[in-house]
Amino acid sequence: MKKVTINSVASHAGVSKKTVSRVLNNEPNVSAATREKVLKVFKELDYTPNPIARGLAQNRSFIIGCLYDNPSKSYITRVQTGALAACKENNYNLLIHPCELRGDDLINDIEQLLQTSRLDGVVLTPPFGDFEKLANFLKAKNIPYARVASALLEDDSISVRSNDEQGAYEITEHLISLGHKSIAFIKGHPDHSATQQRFNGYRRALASHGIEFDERLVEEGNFSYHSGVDSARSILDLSPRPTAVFASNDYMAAAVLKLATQRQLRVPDDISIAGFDNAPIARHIWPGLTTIAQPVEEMTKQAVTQLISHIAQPQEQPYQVTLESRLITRESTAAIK
Amino acid sequence: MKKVTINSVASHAGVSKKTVSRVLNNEPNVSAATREKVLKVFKELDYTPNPIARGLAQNRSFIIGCLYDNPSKSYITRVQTGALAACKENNYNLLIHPCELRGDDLINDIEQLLQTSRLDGVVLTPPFGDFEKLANFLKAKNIPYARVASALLEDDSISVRSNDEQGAYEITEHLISLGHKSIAFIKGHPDHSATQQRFNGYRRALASHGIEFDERLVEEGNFSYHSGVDSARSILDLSPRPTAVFASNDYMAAAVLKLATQRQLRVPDDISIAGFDNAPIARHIWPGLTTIAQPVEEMTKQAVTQLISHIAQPQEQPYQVTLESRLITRESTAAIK
DNA sequence: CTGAAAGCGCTTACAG
DNA sequence: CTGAAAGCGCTTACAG
Repeated sequence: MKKVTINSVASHAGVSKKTVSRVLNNEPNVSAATREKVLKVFKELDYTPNPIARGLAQNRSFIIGCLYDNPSKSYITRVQTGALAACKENNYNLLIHPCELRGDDLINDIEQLLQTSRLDGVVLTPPFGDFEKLANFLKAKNIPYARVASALLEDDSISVRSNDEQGAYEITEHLISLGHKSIAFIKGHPDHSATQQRFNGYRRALASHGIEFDERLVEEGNFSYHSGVDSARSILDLSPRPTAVFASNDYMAAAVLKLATQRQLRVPDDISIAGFDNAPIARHIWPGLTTIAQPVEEMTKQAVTQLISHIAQPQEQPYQVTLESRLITRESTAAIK
Repeated sequence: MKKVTINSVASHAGVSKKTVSRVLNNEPNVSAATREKVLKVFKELDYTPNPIARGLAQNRSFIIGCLYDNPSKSYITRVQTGALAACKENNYNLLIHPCELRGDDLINDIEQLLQTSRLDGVVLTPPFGDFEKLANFLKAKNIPYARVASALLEDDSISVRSNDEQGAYEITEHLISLGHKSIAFIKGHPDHSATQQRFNGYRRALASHGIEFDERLVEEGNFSYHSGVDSARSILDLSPRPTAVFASNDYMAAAVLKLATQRQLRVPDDISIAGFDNAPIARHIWPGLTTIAQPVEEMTKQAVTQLISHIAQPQEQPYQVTLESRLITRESTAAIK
């Protein structure tokens, strides 16, 4: 089977390949008759343009790369969903690339990535948005990028985030309003800026309600279910036992719930549990988890949409967006007895 | 900043670009001295070859596309993990493309995909591996593909699967061995070949243990958590209530567990629940789900590895693989009282 | 061991 | 409205 190229089409239609190219790209300055003729040959020959040739001539690939290093699978899924939605609207495709923030290999790894596949832009999902070394590398390579859910920055890069500090404040306040004063806290992964922000929100809520901060109630997690199990063990072993636990994400909260249930504690009667993110698991378990709904898909979609339009028009000024999160109360939290 | 290309390197090093190309590709027939010199210029100029130009000349993109249409997010995650592992080993990248099996748009959608990004091959994850129309389309377009977890086929395509029928047989037999005779079954999505196979395994186990098949115990699900809730409602409303439920995947089993718990039923004392897949949720809830561990990552990895080697050497004969699954018993199933 | 020429399949810039 | 020429940055096939 002979490959059909722009040249075959041109000779079959009896026009120049530039004219074929015009039809292909819906450019003006082609007579209706010529356009018809070329379109007909497209069908006859079952012609589709070669994206690589196009890419070489235009120096574009129409591919966005998505970088992640995240222990929460559902978070990754949500990020992908948002990125894919933006790509689809703009006829872009999404290439996914998990990699490790820690270790000296990251920059080499990304260099290798850019060497195998030309990417028109890159979306940096947590924790990469906070890793300046990577941003600088991309800047040097002249690869546009957008940050999702990173800390607020003073620079002029594309960034879409939500207010983690405020969300954590609200959910802590929710627990306080239910009468809880002894509220344990499980931190997230130290490389993620959200970790510090959620912790800050927790502390601010305690402070503004006159509850003294107690370091013994704070456990170091890393957003994984497994780390939640370890933290839960320490917390449930405390004496006196806290009356509520606020975990920095839903996976860790689910781990607390499982361990508490295994230990015959009734949730929320004996202990209230709250999470963060509104991951699917928050509503797949019983009791459902009170949590903060973060618009992860929407954040990523907006970031990638802006990234793509920036690729097309680099002169436009990038802007940063902060989206709202909101409290969702389910059955895992209740008034203290 | 001037772009640095193979030509800049060639002139700086005082050699032809063909020689630069030889060094780039580790080809023989370059004197050590010349090689050194060129390598040095690579560093000086911070040169990296343009993957698109390379792709055009070689007619390759080093990108594999992953097609999916699956209600189970964790299944998608596992598929991606396996595909990424294979890609990484072979310096390939992975492009993800969710799309809808139903509807007339699928072929157009894929055509559009191939038109924007050249793909060296495509991995078809459930339910696409069973959709002949798509396979034929790809064959016509000359795009190599590999099937994951599809039905056993007589053709000579690349396919890696596991034995769903046998897995379902074993887990049903496990329930029977615990004394259960009234075992409800929740089917998966009708477009997935696994759905029929798991149902067959369930029926074969009943038959071989002399338990009469009862249609009223069978519910139609679609692998989503939500469909599991609906099916659970019907099943738990039955009178007499079955003593065990076998759901075709863990999401639906988790839904049964949640509803049962909400209704104050004790699992497994009042009712045993079994799932399929060994998804993360199976161990994130209490009681943990008895299930069949399917090597989804490994299946996909093997499929993509074979796909990539087939791309490099199309003359080699593809082969089909069936991997073992295994029963994992947790706390959600117990002997009947 | 090395290189000049042609080609991959498009688009850009220019001319008419 | 249309086209001839040059170019994108590599590799392939050939010659020496």
